[in-house]
Amino acid sequence: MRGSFTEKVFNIVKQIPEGRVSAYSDIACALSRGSARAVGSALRRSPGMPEVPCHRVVLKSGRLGGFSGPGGVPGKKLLLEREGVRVYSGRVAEFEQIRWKPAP
DNA sequence: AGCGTGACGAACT
DNA sequence: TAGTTCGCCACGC
Repeated sequence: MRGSFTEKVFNIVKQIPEGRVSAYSDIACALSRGSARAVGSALRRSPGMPEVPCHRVVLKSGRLGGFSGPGGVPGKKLLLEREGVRVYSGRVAEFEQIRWKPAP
């Protein structure tokens, strides 16, 4: 069993709809606890797809950030594009519009 | 029980 | 504009 913080992060990430993305800081904020960095640490240890669609979590700036899963960051980009999320120059196109925020 | 390590973010040089 | 520094905080050793 992982720490409860990590479990909560997974729980939220699972709720991100296909074709939408969220930011590390958004998740940390929704939990009223931790930090974007802590969320990153949690996702790094996540089981990955299809259990947890961790590729839908990006930097607040709209840039991809990191990815430890198969294919590394390029793999993350492919997964997003496959869902209809356009990625341009390492950035999510129209990020603010497809940005999904977790329920408080 | 303490220390080092990041899939962050913002400020600073 | 690019590279560095600092604050952040859960987790593994």
